[in-house]
This record gives sequence, structure tokens and C-alpha cells, in this order.
Amino acid sequence: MTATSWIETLNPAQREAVKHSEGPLLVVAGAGTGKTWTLACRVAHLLERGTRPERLLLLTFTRRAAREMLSRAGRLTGREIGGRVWGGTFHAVANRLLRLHGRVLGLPPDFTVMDTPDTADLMNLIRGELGLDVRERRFPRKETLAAIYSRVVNAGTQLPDVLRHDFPWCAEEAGAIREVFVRYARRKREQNVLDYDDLLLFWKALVAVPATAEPVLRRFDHVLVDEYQDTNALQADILEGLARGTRNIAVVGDDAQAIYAFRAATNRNILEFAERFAGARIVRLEQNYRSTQPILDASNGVIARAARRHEKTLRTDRPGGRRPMLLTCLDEAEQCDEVCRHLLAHREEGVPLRRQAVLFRTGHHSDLLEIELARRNIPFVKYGGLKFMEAAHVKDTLALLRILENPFDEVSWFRVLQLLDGVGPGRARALMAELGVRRRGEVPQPDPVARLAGALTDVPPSAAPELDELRAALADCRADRLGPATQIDRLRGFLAPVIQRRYDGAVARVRDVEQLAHLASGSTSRGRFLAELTLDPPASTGDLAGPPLLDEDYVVLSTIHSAKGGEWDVVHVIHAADGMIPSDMATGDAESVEEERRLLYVALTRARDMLYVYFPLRYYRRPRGLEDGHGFAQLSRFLDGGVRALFEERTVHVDLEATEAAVAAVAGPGTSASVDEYLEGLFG
DNA sequence: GGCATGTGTATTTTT
DNA sequence: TACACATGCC
Repeated sequence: MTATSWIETLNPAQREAVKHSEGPLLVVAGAGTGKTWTLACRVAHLLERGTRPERLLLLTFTRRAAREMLSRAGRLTGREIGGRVWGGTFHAVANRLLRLHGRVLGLPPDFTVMDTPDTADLMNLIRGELGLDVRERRFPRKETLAAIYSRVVNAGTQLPDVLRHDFPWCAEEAGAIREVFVRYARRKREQNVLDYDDLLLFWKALVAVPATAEPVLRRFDHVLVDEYQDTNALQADILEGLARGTRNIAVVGDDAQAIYAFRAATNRNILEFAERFAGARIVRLEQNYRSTQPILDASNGVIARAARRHEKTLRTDRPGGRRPMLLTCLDEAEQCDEVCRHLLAHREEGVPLRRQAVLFRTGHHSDLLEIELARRNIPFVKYGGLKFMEAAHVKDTLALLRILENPFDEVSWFRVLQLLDGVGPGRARALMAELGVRRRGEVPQPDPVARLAGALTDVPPSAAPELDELRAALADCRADRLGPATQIDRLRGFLAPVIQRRYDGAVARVRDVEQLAHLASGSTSRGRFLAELTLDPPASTGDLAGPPLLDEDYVVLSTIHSAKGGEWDVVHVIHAADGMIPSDMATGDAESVEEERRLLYVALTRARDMLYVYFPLRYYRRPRGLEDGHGFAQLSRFLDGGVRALFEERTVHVDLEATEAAVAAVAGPGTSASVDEYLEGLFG
């Protein structure tokens, strides 16, 4: 496309957003209004007006979104810009910037990054030290501690307030929790380790003071932010800091699609944008190009009942089309059956599987469907949910790499030592003390990896052979300047027998370690490999399988959260039952129920041509919190009354009425008599 | 008595 | 998977 021709593809509002020249800009973009396209065009427009690519900062929600946006902009301008524009998540960009400029804050550039499970493990280590795990009253679990901590940091709210508001059952432990947090923070500094929240905190600190901010601010002429509704207070502070350099801050978002409150995202960022960034221009995109009118009607119906929202009405230029279907199924098995049937029927009609998606609230909601798809040989890729990075053997491998990278990493040592036969938490602690893993202050200390080679007193005899293997493997990785892939290969020699002894499915797990080595072959440095893996973990099973293993056509399975920003011709939303959407974990207060409503809205608005919503009547593993229902579920409360009328309804189990009639004929109305009769029949 | 290991059970969403 | 709890080893 030529420079002028793509401008023609834009509607007036989009064009206004693209051509806006200087100063803050807020684009309120409804679902399917060409937000990604508009943002890509804006990037292209800025480049054509002479902005150099490396002076653009594009903050997106996932690395995937950044890549997508930049490749589109690249095509528009006819040049390769991906490697030069600063693009990625807040966290990934922070990682890069801090390695370049963190020193002025006293941050050594070779820090390692730890993910949320690591954070929880370090909390646990400290919890154990403080003796909080053996008291009468139970103390918050490590995941809860990590969640509290993260909320305090990301929302910028005092601990007592967070406890009172979000974790009231932990409020009595405020003192001890504070103590854990103080030690946790100190410990991270000693180890030269940053958690996710630190990345943002240090970035904010960097741009908060003119003296340290200057080299960062000097880098950028324009900052663009996607999915602004899902940013939190800390991220807004960072933008405010950046705005002291360039006032050209452009953000795009939709408050109706805010689904990350659990990560401390706040709609205040959108609502207060104009006050915070004085003179901001606001552009609204209301023309939907994605969905047919009936799908949009149903989606609008769901969101119209939201308590508070930015006024906006989506219009589509795609009239006609079929009504979305609401399919009541007998149970989950039948739901699977129906999904498969419709998937294949649409494929027969010419919609390939990869233009279709199955969406659900939580990762395990697709468990049964995955089995069924595999049984029927229907290829699929799953986004979100159970992740590669959470598998024990993957964590083991990474812990080994991290020890090599940072010999004072306590969490990794704690994990690695317990791999040895006969070593549990107690012996691991003793060994760590012996190795001097805990670094104190600035005093230079002997390298724990080197000390591992010496004599150790706390090694049980059963652990001796494996310890020798470990010593040899670590030494080999250090001796030659091996690349990260070769190091993983070497570590596999130590790991394979350990995996064999400890886990089932050892063959597949060892293959995963090989997969990890393969992944690492793209990186030149171990440190970069580790940082990239923690900041941008493989989002799907498909990311790892690589092109050769993937069929050319496959259906996408995704949590609704991971489906954000995506669109498919045919969308299947499963488990539309109360307790599923909304999740019964989130029905505590009105605010979280509202977020669940937006979640359903996001799911429905992913569909272009056809939308199916499935509702299983019965759950054998009963949805929690519905004990009174005798295993019968209720339709999601968001699909009530008027909204329901916007769907075409069908009860799938065609035999159900016939069955009931037959039963009635035998046992009379009311089924319990018939069940009793059936049981007696079984008893003989 | 302390510690490692075995068994049963419940489990949101993600950078 | 990871926790709580029970059991059994040194």
C-alpha cells in the first residue's frame, strides 16, 4: 500500500487518532473498532513524518501484540522496523531500560528476574525462618503472601488498607506479614534479584527524578500504549514520568473490556487520563468492523447492564447474519460433543479450524474437551491455563541455570538441593548455610558453586552419587564458555536420572528439557535467555511444538484472558453457567462480579460471523458453591431475561423429552420414583 | 524428635 | 501441582 492509500481505509475518528500530532491522546476504542489497525497506522504515520523507529516506544500487553502491530506498520511503510522500535510489555521494556540505565539507582545491570512462583517460594523461605509455619493459628499461604505484596506495590496502597479491603481474613496477621515483606525486600537486594513488581518500581523511580530520568526521557519522541484499561496505578505513574520528556503519550483502551483488576489494574487510569495529562485530546471509535449485528446486539445486551461505564454505543456495518446460539446441554460430555460437531460442521462449510476458537473462564475448563479433541483427531493449540513454565522439571532446569547465572539465588538453590535423594527442606537449609548462599551486605563472599565442590557435612549418604553428578555438571558448564543451549544439554545428564526417580512421565519430561535447550539455541547469553523466558514465557503448547509439529489447521483453545485482542470467524464460549462465568471465586463483591461480566463481554465480542454459547445443565463434579442445586447448574446470571432473547435457544439433547416421556409412562410424573425403581432393578 | 516421604484433595484469570 | 496430614526412618 502506498502512503496515501492506507489513510483512505480509515474512518474519520480513526483518522483523527492516527493524524493527531502533538500532546496527549486518549483513544476510547470499543471492541472490534479497528484499534490494532489504527495503532499500527499511527506508528506508520509517525515514521513517515520522520520519526526514527528507535525513538518510538510501543507498550503492549503481550509481546505477541507488539510483534503483530510492528509487522503491520512495517508492511505499511515498506520497511523492517520491528528490531528498532522499542516494543513490548511494560515489564520487558523495564528489563531493557534498567540494564542500560539502572546503575544510577544502584542497580547492577546483571540482575536476574524472578517470576510469581519464585516470589512465593522466597516468601515461603522467609515464612519458615520466622517460624510462622508452625504456629497455632494458620498463616497466609505463600501464594497469598505474594498476592498481597504485589497488590500493595501495584496499587500503591498501604498494607493495612490492602489487607482490610482485599484480604480481610489476613488482617489480624498484619504485623507478621509486614515483617515477612521487609525481609523479602531486603533479601532480593542482597541477591541482586528483581521480581515483576520491582521492574516497574525501578522504572518509576528512574523517571521520577530529573537527574536520573534525563537519559531515559531523551530516548523517546512518542509513547504509545495499548490496552490502557488494564494498566495499574504504578504503570500510570511511569507514563506520567515519561511525559516529562515527551508530552506525546497516546493511549488506547476500552473500559468495557477491563479484566485485570486482580492485577491491580484500575479504570481510573482511563477515566482520569484527561486530568492527569493536561490538554489531552479524546477520540472515540464506535464503528465496529468485526461482528455481525446479531452478535453485537447480544454483546451489547450483556454490557448494557454493567453498573458503570464510559458511554458508547457500538455500531456495525455488517447487518444480517445469524443470531448467536445458546445451547443447553445435558452435561459437560454433551457440551464437548456439541462443540466438536459445530467445529467440524463449520469446517465443512469452509471455515478452517484456525478461524474458530473455544473460549472459557479458567484453564481447566477445557480438560474434557481436550481429551475429546485428541480422541477425534482434531488438532488444537491451547493458550493460557496450565503452562510449560509451571512444570516441576522445567523449573528444576531453570533453577540450575539460575545458580550458574547468580550463585547467590536462594530460591534456586533451595530447589536444586532438594532434587538430591534424601535431601528435603531441612537438609537443604543446612547445606545452603554451609555453602554461604545467603549474601550479606557488600562484603565479597566466596562463590557457593565453587564451595559445592569442597567437602560438605550435611550430605546424607543416599545423596552422595547424585551430588557428584551435580558438581560435575555445574563445573562443566562453567569451565568452557558454553552457550545456554549446550549448558542445558550438559545439565540434562544430571537431570535425566533425577527426573526418572522423582516424576512419572519421565520420557516426556526429559524431552521438555531438550525442548528448552532448543529454545535456548536462539539466545547468545544465558542471562538474556533466562530474562526473556521469565518475561515472555511460551504462551501455548504450540509455541513450543514449533511449526513442524503443528498441523497446518488447528482450533484455538484459550482462556478469555488470553483471548483478549483476538478475533475469530466462529467463537464457541463454553461453561456459561453461574459459578463458571461468573467464577464462584469472584462473586464475593459487586465489583468483581462486574469484572466477570466484562469478561463474558470480551468473550462474545471476539466473534465475527457466528457465536455459540454452551450451557451444561449438570455437573458431576458439582460447581463449588452450588451445593443446593443437586448438581444442576444455573445459566450464567449475565444471560438473563432480555439478553437471553437475543439468542436462538436450543436444548441439545434431543432425546431428553423422549426419555422423560418414556420414564413418565413407566413411573408416572416425578422422576425420583423411576430412579428408585431403576436402582432396585440393579440390586436384582 | 526431627526429618523425609507417601497419600489424599482441591485448584481463577497473568506480567 | 502443591498443600495438609500421617507414617515411618535415622
